[in-house]
Amino acid sequence: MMSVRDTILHKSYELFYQQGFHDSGVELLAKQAGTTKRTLYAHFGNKEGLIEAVLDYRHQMFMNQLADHFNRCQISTSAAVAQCYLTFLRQWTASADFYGCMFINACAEYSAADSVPHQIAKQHKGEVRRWLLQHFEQVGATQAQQKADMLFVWGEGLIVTAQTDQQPLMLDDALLQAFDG
Amino acid sequence: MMSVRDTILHKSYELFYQQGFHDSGVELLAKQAGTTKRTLYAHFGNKEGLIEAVLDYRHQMFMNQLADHFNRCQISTSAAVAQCYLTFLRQWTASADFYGCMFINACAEYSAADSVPHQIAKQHKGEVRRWLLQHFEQVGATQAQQKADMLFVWGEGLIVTAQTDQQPLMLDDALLQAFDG
DNA sequence: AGCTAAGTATACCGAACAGTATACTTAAAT
DNA sequence: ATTTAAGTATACTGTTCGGTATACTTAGCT
Repeated sequence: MMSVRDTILHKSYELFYQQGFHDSGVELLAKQAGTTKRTLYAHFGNKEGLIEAVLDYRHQMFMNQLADHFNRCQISTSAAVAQCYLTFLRQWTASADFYGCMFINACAEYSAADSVPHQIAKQHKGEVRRWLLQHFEQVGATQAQQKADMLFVWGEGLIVTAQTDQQPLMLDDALLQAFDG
Repeated sequence: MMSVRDTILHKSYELFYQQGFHDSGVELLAKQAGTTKRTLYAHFGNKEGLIEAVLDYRHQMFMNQLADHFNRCQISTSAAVAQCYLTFLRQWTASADFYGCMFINACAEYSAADSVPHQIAKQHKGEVRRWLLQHFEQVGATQAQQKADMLFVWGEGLIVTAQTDQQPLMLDDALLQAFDG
């Protein structure tokens, strides 16, 4: 059984992800979680605190899913690292409830670089990039940093393109050549 | 001298771009343009109409800037097409008043695929992609479609990464190899 | 001069917003 | 059995929102 706090967190995540942060009112957030504003404010202080908690929650979820996916892949070459990340992104971006990357969306709504959502988004992207770097290093790739950065930027492009165009791009093979060797 | 309508359009563009759509109130939009809500509504009907007009305005601006930049480049190979587009993006994303791509941001705030802002964004991205395709074809590139799509996705990644990370990535040379031949 | 069109200034409307206050319920802990 | 903590239900506050109404000004046209 989920705690009330976790229910609020999860349902708020869903609503924020689908409707954006500004467009999701606290009243609705509480109702979707089957509780009231009173309880929501008791747990998260204010809307900003809730947003912060939701972004942290999403970050944990994302990194766990990423780790699960990598555990299911046999990875011994740098091309396999790229391949694995791309299949992960493909599955995600092709799912029915895909509305882009929540952290990119957060940066769009909170453009000030020193705002909390923007900061958390930056941290998240940093961790993903570090994750890729570590896996390239683990297979003894040459120029691991450059490969990680390239794969990361390419992935960001895929995510955003999937969000705006809603049609999957079949370019992985063309890109994967860049990761041979 | 700018017409009142164009002033509203331009100032609204600036505000929407910096603060997002939901967070920019009509009262403030009018004030920034040095006019009143009455006049704003006379020209654009409602806020949605203004947003639509601003996105069209931004699209025109962007395509003009892109055309200007390409006119200043000597382009005879597919690598030169990629090079030219990347320098264009680099200049833009490195500018002080860069807050990501307005159309990507619009999709983040209006996730419903059938919403007007989302539709306009999709159209815009389609035109950019077509623009790249045409220029690859113009230099007689092999697999022009694939090259255009790759360059486009890469560009989207650069834009988003610049928005979230605020530090320029120097990966162009590594990518440009993919456009030789 | 007199009319029209466009813009200004300001007050207003109802709804929705973030956040708070009060009173009631429940279930576990001692 | 009583206390305490956590959650529910609902009403409320003050502000801001998108959008409208009224009255006034200005400039161009004939």
